[in-house]
Amino acid sequence: VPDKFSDLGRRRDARTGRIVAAVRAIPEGFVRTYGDIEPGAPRLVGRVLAGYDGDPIPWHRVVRADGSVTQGPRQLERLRREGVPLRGDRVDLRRARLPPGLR
DNA sequence: AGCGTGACAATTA
DNA sequence: ATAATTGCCACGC
Repeated sequence: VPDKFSDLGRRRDARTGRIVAAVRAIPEGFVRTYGDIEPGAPRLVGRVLAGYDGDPIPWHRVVRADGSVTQGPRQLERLRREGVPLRGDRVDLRRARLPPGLR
């Protein structure tokens, strides 16, 4: 009988923890994509960030796989301020994207 | 259980 | 380069 420590529950928490940690680890001036952070469940990353209320993390360094951003001008401005290379309204992933495998 | 929705993505045309 | 399609995980009604 599954209780609150069921495999499913633990797995979800572990994933959430990984995601937050991964985002926090993105250095200034660089970005990672939703898919790079959690392959197979990119939407979960957005979900976690949307509902995250803990210590501040650099959420603006997470962008879509094509370099476009999800949070509009606010996010673009934050990225610009820390020197992330942009091409129009998108991040130049060839220069700013961290190696995908990195954990 | 079924369906819609969302800070996504790879494939195909 | 844009658009439609399909797949994905988790929620909420």
